[in-house]
Amino acid sequence: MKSSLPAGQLEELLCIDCAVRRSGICAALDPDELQELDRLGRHVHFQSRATVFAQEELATSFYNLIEGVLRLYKLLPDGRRQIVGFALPGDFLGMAVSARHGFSADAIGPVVVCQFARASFSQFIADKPHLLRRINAFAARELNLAQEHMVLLGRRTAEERVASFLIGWRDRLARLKGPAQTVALPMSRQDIADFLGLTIETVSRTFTRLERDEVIEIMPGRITFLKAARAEALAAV
Amino acid sequence: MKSSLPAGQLEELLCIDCAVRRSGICAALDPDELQELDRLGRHVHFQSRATVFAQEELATSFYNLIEGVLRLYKLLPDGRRQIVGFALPGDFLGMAVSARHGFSADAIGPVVVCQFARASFSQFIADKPHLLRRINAFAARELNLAQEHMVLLGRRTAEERVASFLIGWRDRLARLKGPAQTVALPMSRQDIADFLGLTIETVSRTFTRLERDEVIEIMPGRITFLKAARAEALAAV
DNA sequence: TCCGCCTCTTGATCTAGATCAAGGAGATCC
DNA sequence: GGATCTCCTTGATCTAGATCAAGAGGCGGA
Repeated sequence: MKSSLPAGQLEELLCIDCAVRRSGICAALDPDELQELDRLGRHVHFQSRATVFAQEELATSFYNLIEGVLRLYKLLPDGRRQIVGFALPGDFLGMAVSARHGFSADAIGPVVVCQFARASFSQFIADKPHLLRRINAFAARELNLAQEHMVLLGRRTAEERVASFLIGWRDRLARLKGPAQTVALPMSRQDIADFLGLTIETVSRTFTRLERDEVIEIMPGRITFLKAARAEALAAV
Repeated sequence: MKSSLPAGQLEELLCIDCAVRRSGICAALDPDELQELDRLGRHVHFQSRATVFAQEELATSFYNLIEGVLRLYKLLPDGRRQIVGFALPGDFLGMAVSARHGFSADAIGPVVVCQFARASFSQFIADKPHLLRRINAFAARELNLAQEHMVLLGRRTAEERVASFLIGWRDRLARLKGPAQTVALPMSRQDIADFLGLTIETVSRTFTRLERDEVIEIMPGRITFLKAARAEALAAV
C-alpha cells in the first residue's frame, strides 16, 4: 500500500499492520483477504481543514479513517450548517445512498484515511458475507447514533445537549484510548454549535456555566470532568 | 405462512404473492429462497395504537411492514418524545445495534407485519450476499433520511419543518401509490410535532398559516397541495 | 339526542436561546 | 514588537416558538 504524501515519499503499509485493523470493518477479514485488500487501498494524508469529500460530489471512493478526526456536515443553500457527526479512527465512510455523497467531510487536524476505489471495493465485498455483516453492523450503529442525536436536537435543552455531547465524546475517545477524565476537543466551538443545533454564543455560555458549577474545567482544546456524575445525569435525562 | 389474526382464522400467504415483494428487502431473493422464507415468517395483525415492539425490549424479531403505518419513537425518562420516523409498507425493522430495541414502534391505524424470529432469520441471511447488500442499501437509505432529519431539527424554522415534512411524506406516498396532490396524514398533530421537534400548537398554527397563504388545503386526516412549488421551495431552502 | 372524550385551533403571554455588539487572548507574520 | 487574524467569551436585547388557557368541532356510545 502506497502513501500519497508526503509527496514522493512512499510508505509500504500493509493492512495486517494497520492501526485500525481490529476496530474497523477490516476486522472481519482473514489474512488472505487482507493481502488482497492491500492491493485495493492506499493511504492518503490530509492537512487540517482539507476536504476529504464534499456533499453532492460523485462518490467514487470508500474510506476507512486511520488517524485524526473528520467533521461530517450538510449545508443548506443559504449556508446554514448541520454537523451530522464526527468521525474517529476505525470509522468507515462512503456508504452513499445515491451516486453522490450526502454530506461533506473535512479534516480537523491532520488526518490519514485508507481510500478504496468504489468499483473495486464493491467487487471485493460483493461475495464476502462476513464483511457485509460487519458493514451492516457499522451502519446499524451509525443509525442508532443518528437517532439518539435526533432526540437531542428535537427535545433537549442547551445544557443537556452540551453535557450529552461532552459525555458522548468522552466515551468514544475512551473506547479508542482508554478512559480518562480529561478529553481533547479538537473541534471549534462553532463546530460544536453546528453539531448541537445551537449558536456559538449559547455553547460558550453553557460551557462557562458548567465550569462555574464545577462540573467541568475548560482548557484550550480540551476539558476535564470534575463532576462526571453530574454531567452524566444532565446527558441522560 | 399463517396469519395470527383474526384469531383462529388462518390465511395461507406466500412470499411470492406478498404485497411488498418488489419494494422490500425480499426483492433480492429468488423463488427458491422465497419458498424457504415462507417457513420462517408469519403475518401478524395489529390494531391502531398497538405496540409492535418497545424501546429497551429484547429484540427477538425482525419485521417487514406489509400494510399500514408505524410510528417509531424514542422516549426520554421524563416523557419527552421524539419520533425518529414513520414506517411504510416495504420498510424493514429490527436492525437493533444491541440485543435491545433502540426505539418503540406502534401502529397508526391497522397494520400487518411479517415477523421473523431473529435467530432463524439471521441464519437465513448469513450466507446470502445479495440479501445482505440489499439490507445494506436499506440501512444506508435510513441513515440518509436520519441525516436529513438532523438538518431539519437542528437548523430549520418551524415553517420549513412543516413544509419539508409534508413534501417528504407526499413523495414517500407517491413512491407507493403514485403521485397525487392530496396526501393522507394518518398521524396526529402531536405525532407531527414530536417528529419535527415542535409543539402541537406551533404545528397547528403553521398548518393554518400555510392554508391562509393558499399553499395547502387542510381536511380531516389529509391535506391537498394548492401551490406545491411554494411548499417545495420552503422545504428545500 | 345528549354526553363525554378527543383532537385541533386560536389567543395571550412568557422565555430559552438567538441575535447584535464589543472586547480579550492567543497565534502567526513580517 | 506591533499588526492582523481567528477563536472565544460576555453583555444587552430581541424573537421564534413554548407555554398557559380556552374553546370548537367531531364522533362514538347509550
